Amino acid sequence: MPTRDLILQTTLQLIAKHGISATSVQDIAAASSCSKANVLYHFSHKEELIDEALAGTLGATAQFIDRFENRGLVGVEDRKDFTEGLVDLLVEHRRGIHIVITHPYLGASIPALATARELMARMANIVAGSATSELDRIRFGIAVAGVTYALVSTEILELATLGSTELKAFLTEALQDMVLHAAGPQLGVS
Amino acid sequence: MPTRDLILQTTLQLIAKHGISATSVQDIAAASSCSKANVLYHFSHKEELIDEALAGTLGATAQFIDRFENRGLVGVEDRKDFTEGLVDLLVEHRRGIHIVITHPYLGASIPALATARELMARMANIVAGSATSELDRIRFGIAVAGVTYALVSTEILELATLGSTELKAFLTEALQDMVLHAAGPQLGVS
DNA sequence: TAGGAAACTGACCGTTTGGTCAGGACTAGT
DNA sequence: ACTAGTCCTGACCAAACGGTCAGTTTCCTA
Repeated sequence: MPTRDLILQTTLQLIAKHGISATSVQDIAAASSCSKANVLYHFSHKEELIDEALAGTLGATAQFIDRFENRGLVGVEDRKDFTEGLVDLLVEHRRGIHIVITHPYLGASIPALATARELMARMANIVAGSATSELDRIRFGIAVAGVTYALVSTEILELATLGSTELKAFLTEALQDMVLHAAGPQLGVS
Repeated sequence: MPTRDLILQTTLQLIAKHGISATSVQDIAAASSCSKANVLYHFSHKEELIDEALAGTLGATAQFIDRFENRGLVGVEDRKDFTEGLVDLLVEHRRGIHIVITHPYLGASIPALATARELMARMANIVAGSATSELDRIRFGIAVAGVTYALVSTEILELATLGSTELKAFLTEALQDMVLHAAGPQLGVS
């Protein structure tokens, strides 16, 4: 693997574990088996490094949101697609998602985190706009936040006993139950 | 307010916002309108300061867990008590809970976070032990994690439009729906 | 009102931080 | 063999970090 890619991957891993400010450029260099100066040769600043490390996650998230922003979540099918896609996204990009979620306040210095915050707002709008009552909104939000956090914490706390595909299937099912339940009886789920 | 208490409160607030390693003793001192040396007069080390700042949250959490550890969550009443108590706990101690949740890896240097991790494991056991299937466990876990994260993120992201009591009522209702739903039809909820 | 404890501060220390820089290796084209 | 460009490093820098310490202020009590 090219050094540059190795550094990016290492960055994602370390920062997901310890947080941004607890992870020094020196730490990343050591874990990548190269010098600190080399890290700062490939990425001129720490912020830029983090920015690029999160680019994949943000791109995939934006793409996911785009798919539902105009379409909305009006029917059962939409919601099924949404939950399935969301779990896919979370499983695929759990490290990046975790970083974004646990650093809501660094948007000023790290552009990727500012972008992430906008994305989260758009996602919240999709979720909120589809619910019929305040309680439904909250229920829907809890389900989405819950699956996000549950997945992320099993990753971080190494609690996962299930394989990735198994976990994905379980999460999708659980989330769909909740979301469809939250959608209320008019969507035809007991 | 005594300087000592002011420092503790300020610490909780700043660290909940920016994270532990992103918050310097100098930051805390400035926000408390005193000198850095004074902070380190009252609390000999940064770790000790954080430890004491989290003491209240940990105590309340331990008390909550004790109540349900032997008793379990066997019936509808138990689960209602549990969700109600949990929401109370989360609303009361959201800052502390948020700190604990977002710093899973600092247990080695900060005893309070090691304790917190044990508490989380015990809580997970209570939740897991009460479910009848793997899917139920996950559903239950998502609901608990979801309400935790939802509450915490509205605090941190300042998204809360509802008052504290209103929010608490909504969360309790939503969580109970999910948890009772997760408990399966044998507990008598549609 | 004298005195001792508690509260508090500025100056300082060693270490670590993100970042710079001059220069050494390695490769590829001529 | 020369050269140009990429990759990479050790040495270095100013700033910020957690923490120490000698000394001053504040406050309560005898």
